Amino acid sequence: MSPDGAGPEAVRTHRYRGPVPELPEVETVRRQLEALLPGATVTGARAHPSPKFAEAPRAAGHRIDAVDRRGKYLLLGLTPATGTTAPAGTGAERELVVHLGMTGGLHVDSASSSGTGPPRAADPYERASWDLDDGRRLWFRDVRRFGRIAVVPAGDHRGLPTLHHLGPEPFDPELDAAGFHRALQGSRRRIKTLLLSQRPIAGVGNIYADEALWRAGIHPGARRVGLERAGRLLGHLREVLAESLDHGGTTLRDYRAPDGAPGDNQRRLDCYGRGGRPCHRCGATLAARALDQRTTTWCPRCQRN
DNA sequence: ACTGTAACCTGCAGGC
DNA sequence: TGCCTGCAGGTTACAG
Repeated sequence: MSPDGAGPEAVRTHRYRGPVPELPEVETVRRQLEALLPGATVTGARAHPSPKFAEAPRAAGHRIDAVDRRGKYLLLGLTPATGTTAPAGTGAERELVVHLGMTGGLHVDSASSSGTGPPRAADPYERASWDLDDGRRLWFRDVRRFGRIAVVPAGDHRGLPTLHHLGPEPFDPELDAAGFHRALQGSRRRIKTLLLSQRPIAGVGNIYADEALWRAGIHPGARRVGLERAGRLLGHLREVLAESLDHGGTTLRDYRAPDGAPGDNQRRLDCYGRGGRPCHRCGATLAARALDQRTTTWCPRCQRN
């Protein structure tokens, strides 16, 4: 660990550990699942006993009608599948909420893969699975168990505080500099910490927070940001998220090819993980330090407090 | 109501 | 070689 974060001896090499799902990755998953799941009915389910996953079986007996996303949360719309007599819109709809956490992933096994070939060894990191009426299986794998599964009445997110108080989607056309500035002004916390809270804007994680603050020239520890700088930050947040989304298709492994190439996970980053290395803009040595217990990288020259 | 802190969890890297 | 320690991350519970 570096004593002062300055000087060449403070170099910390960034070790890539695999895709941490942030908004672009979650949106990519959503698009893939949207092509696979709607219309399928959940006939059975099981889950790891941890309360983080134990609600998964409550999706059984429901048809998946939609695959939506809010921030980093996947929202699968469910309708009771018991008989066709129930009129639509009776209010019994549920929602399967999935947060991928750090290491979570959703997978769809094709019907054919379950019938032929040798039986697959049980995956020790499987946390929940749902049988579909067409023979396929949807399952959730999460090594570190930072993910979360909930089945709630549609739209009732009281049990998930962050989702309940989630800020606007980054690309919501109604979100503008003035509104973003107002949201930032409502808190005295550090701007970086505030972004990670998901309240001013949804879907921003550690990587994109550092990148956008670097581009905007805003110190991550700032507790006040003016209107103009807030507008610039919003623009840069949209930029980094959109750029990542453009590469999202190559970020994820193909579900159906478990042995497939991991794909190109390289992401061009100017700031995150580059502590001790020269700033791409001014050449100063980037600082890396824990800010509110979250690793934060910034340029002490470009990003003044 | 708000703010800050610890906990959750496990593979991996680095030090000795 | 192998054990031990610390780190990474988003969210939540809890204390002040």
